[in-house]
Amino acid sequence: MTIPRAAKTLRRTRIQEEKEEQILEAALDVFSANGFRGSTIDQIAEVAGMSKPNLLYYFRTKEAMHRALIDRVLYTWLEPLRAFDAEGNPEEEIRSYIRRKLEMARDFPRESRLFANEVLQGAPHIEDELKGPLKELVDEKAEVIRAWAKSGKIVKCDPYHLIFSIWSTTQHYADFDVQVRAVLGQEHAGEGRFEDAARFLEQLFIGGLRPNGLES
Amino acid sequence: MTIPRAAKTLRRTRIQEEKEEQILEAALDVFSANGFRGSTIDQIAEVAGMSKPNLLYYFRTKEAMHRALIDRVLYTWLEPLRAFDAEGNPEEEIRSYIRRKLEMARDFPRESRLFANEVLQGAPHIEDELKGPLKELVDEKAEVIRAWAKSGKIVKCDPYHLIFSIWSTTQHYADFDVQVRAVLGQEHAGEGRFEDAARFLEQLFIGGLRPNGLES
DNA sequence: TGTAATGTTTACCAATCGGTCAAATTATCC
DNA sequence: GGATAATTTGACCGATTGGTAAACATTACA
Repeated sequence: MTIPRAAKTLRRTRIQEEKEEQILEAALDVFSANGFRGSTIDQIAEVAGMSKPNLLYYFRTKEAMHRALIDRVLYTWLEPLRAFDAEGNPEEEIRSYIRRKLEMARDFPRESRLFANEVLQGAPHIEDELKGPLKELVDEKAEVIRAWAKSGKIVKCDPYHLIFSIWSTTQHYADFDVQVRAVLGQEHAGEGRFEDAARFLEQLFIGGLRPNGLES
Repeated sequence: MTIPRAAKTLRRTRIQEEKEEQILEAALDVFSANGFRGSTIDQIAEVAGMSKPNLLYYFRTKEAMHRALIDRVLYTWLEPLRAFDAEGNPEEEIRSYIRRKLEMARDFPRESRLFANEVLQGAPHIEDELKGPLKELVDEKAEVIRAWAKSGKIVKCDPYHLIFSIWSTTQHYADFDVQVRAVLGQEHAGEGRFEDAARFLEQLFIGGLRPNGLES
């Protein structure tokens, strides 16, 4: 008797691994560029170089593909925040967090846009991840920042909004890439904008959070 | 002979004004929540409370509706940046620009998401606006900021990335609203997050841009 | 090498998509 | 009030959507 879906088998064959990899790679391309509703299985099939029913042999529905993609990407995406170290030097931790997030915006813009599309449209498929794992991780790191502020290592500030501001400024270069390029024009055509951004953001955050500023 | 499309008549009737208003209001709802490709004329028709052919009587295509909506909203959306005054006090100008942008994120989140969706998906419908009017406006204001930095009124920094960082941090509260809510949790359920954000961002930018900092 | 499980494809389905058409209804103005 | 223009709608169209059924091809393994 034929088992109808590969996903149901316990042991995964070599072909399964390869094809699922291929499909998710194509799905990342399409979903990140068009959002969930704006993407079609046919598009993904074409990018993946296989027939539509063949995709649906590995993932029963469009939703299942999207879900698998989110699951695969989310952990990696939160890695920089997870690396945030309570024991480290605050200034250096923030600086390297910004740098890491900017590198991810440069090297993995599709992943950034995948989440941006999802959140922008109300996060219908990742609500649980936001309220669960994400919130817990942010709560934990916010506590670290709060302790730094309390002990005077950085200026007193709302740790949540600090994290939001680092997220937004760095991911901006992935999510709003076409706008950034359009405004900067072709004179800044190269990848130098990421280095410029890194310089500016480090200056902004390090300067803005320095405890011994001129005003509280 | 019946003129096939209302848009072609020169004088606009009262009904035309009202209905086009109704339609664009509904279109803003739907496009901002689902993006262009993810939105359907039927959805917009339902929100607008009229039949689909009736929508298409006022706007010949889905694209035409989207275009009209963008045209109507774009000017207003850029108003805060336009108000940026070269003659004013730098610190106060930046502070009030942040405040205005945050107010817009709070009061007009749909407009923010409309553009975010569009830019995120490669700006297929507003490329010209980005490279034209937007770039020119930003170029002009960047020159103002550069002058401030040169005369020592604020720290030396890349004016374009400064503008990007204000855009991203403020619009974040509209575009990524569900994420912000999820992370802050229900204990911060009210609208207080906008005031908290304003406090944090003013502190960050004013502190980060102050010229007489401890290091260059 | 045979055979059972796995993988792939062609043909197809009902639902929905953007959009049209002609007929019906309503508003405007003399 | 009647003619004429403006507005509204139900029925419909071809294309595309997500997804299925079943025949066919390939692989793994005894």
